[in-house]
Amino acid sequence: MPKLPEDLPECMVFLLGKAYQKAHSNFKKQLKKYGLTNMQHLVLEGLWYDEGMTAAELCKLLIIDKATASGILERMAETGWIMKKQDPDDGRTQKLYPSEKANQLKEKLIQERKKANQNILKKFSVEEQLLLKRLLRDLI
Amino acid sequence: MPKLPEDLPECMVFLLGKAYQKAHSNFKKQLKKYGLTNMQHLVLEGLWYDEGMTAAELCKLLIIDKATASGILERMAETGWIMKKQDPDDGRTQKLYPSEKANQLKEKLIQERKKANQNILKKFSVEEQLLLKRLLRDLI
DNA sequence: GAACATTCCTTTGTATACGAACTATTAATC
DNA sequence: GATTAATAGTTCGTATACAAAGGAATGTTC
Repeated sequence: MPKLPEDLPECMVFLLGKAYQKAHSNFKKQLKKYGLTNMQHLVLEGLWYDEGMTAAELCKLLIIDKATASGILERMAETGWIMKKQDPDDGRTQKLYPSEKANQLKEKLIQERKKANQNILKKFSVEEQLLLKRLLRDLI
Repeated sequence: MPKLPEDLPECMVFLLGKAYQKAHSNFKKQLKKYGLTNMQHLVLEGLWYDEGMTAAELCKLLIIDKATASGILERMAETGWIMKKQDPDDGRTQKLYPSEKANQLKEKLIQERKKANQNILKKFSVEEQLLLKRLLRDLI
């Protein structure tokens, strides 16, 4: 970390932002070979957890804005990572499914996420790892 | 925090991203009345720390991409928060200065940042606060 | 069952983010 | 001192983010 104003590291928004920025950047590099972005990877993990979710449900689960999701889901449908299917019971809703292409890479992609996790956490003791996760969770 | 796949909270990128997202969102609301974005506020804090920095130095200090900074600094110059002055010694470089308008709000804006900090940290004990800051710092 | 409210999703506009390519300028090297 | 390398910023393309407004479908209420 570069030299910072003594006060700035006391800025939690900054600390959280930069910690996220670095983690995001590393995971992004890992995912590049699949042609997936971080958010797109997260969407797949969401759909593997509960196939057939609507966009609204996915937004709630992953805490993303519906307007943001709209674009992400459109790109993922275009590039063949997910499928949108009209819900016969509700004309407003589309149910979301991971594609075959996505399912075939499922194990690999989940492994990538676990690897990213380890890379981030390996510098900490097990106690610190648990603590960090708990503290972050309490912030959400 | 909504119910999540058991595994997802084990995803540090997600945890960091959402913790940042929430902190960012709250600070954004605080800053709205000033017509400043979070990044623009951070730039001002940087310039108050070291007036006359170049964009490259600011990027290093705040860990932002030069392409990102280019747009931010342009908007801040347009809206009168900073001034860009040609460096007589180096034709490539522009030195950056906070404007009068910015300086007049300096104390208030720093107070807003401290308030945001407290809002984020108040749920933790002092020991937890210090620990969280240390752990985040180690991630950067 | 018509008027109103709510929900789902999209669209628009603005602001980050960042890789990549580009220009202009300065530095380094021989 | 001309060639090459490195640096400072900008521009372009793509991908989040999110507020606000809009359109379509469903629910509610009387």
